[in-house]
Amino acid sequence: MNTSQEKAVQAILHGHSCAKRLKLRLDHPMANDRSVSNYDLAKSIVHCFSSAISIFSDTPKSEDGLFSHLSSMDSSSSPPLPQRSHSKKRKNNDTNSSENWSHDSPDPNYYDGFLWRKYGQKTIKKSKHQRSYYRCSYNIDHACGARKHEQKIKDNPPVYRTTYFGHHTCNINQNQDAGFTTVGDPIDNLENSRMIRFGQDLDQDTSGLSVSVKHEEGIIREETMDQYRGITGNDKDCQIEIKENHQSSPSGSYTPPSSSGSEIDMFDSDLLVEDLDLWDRYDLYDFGLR
DNA sequence: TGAATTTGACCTGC
DNA sequence: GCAGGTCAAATTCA
Repeated sequence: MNTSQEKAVQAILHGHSCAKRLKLRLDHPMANDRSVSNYDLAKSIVHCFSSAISIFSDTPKSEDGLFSHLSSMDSSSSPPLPQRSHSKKRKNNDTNSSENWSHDSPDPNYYDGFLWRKYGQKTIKKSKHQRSYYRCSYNIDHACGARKHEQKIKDNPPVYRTTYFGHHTCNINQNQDAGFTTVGDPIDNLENSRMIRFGQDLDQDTSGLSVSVKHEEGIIREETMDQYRGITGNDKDCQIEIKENHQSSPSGSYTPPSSSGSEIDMFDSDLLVEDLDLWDRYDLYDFGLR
């Protein structure tokens, strides 16, 4: 890897790989591959694209940061994030600590699934944009020490960097208004699988997807069949095509990108997502990652 | 009227 | 002493 653009391309390709894997998960909800949760895959997709945005915005992240959480994603032995003290004291190199996690988004109102209360705003000397300080809204009620900083780092296109500190101990389901529920801490998710629950009255689903999602997925698959029929006029070919796509990665097994191999090798050409409209539909799930 | 945000002051690390 | 992080009173909003 020599140039930042190549890094960006790698990030995009890896994001695409994760998106494909997520799609396979949705096509095969009963597959045995549960080494990585669907939420982690969705988060990886967002993170990869955020990394690419950062690079293209001339605000490169460290090479370690680009895929660091992806490499840890498959490891269930990662230690939990230590909780930050509530002291007013600034910790040495706090903002660069590996305990922190940052996310770049073109949307300043990026919804991460938690409720935050703004407690401060500062002009940062080396930046022309002010930095906003937030803490978890349940900071007092549940002694939750999670905090985040948000700062505009690029004007055109606008890019906002949100840096998270500490982790949530409130365990409050705050996503109900968004139509789904997350359990736990997004940051913890980098190391641990996470449950995603759509709707308020649904029981937990050990596959990580609820019945309603499966139902939607069925609709989408059916629509895909219809679209394919519209193009080929052949229902049988449609089924064969979809079946072949599934067989190309029968176990849904996932191979993280290696530094030595070509990223392009990771992709099965027949698995490329050609129907962008279909993926726009998947965006309806949102996952609370925007 | 209570909750959320703003903003100047204060505190601490470097 | 400076810069960044937090506090808390004042202000705004629903």
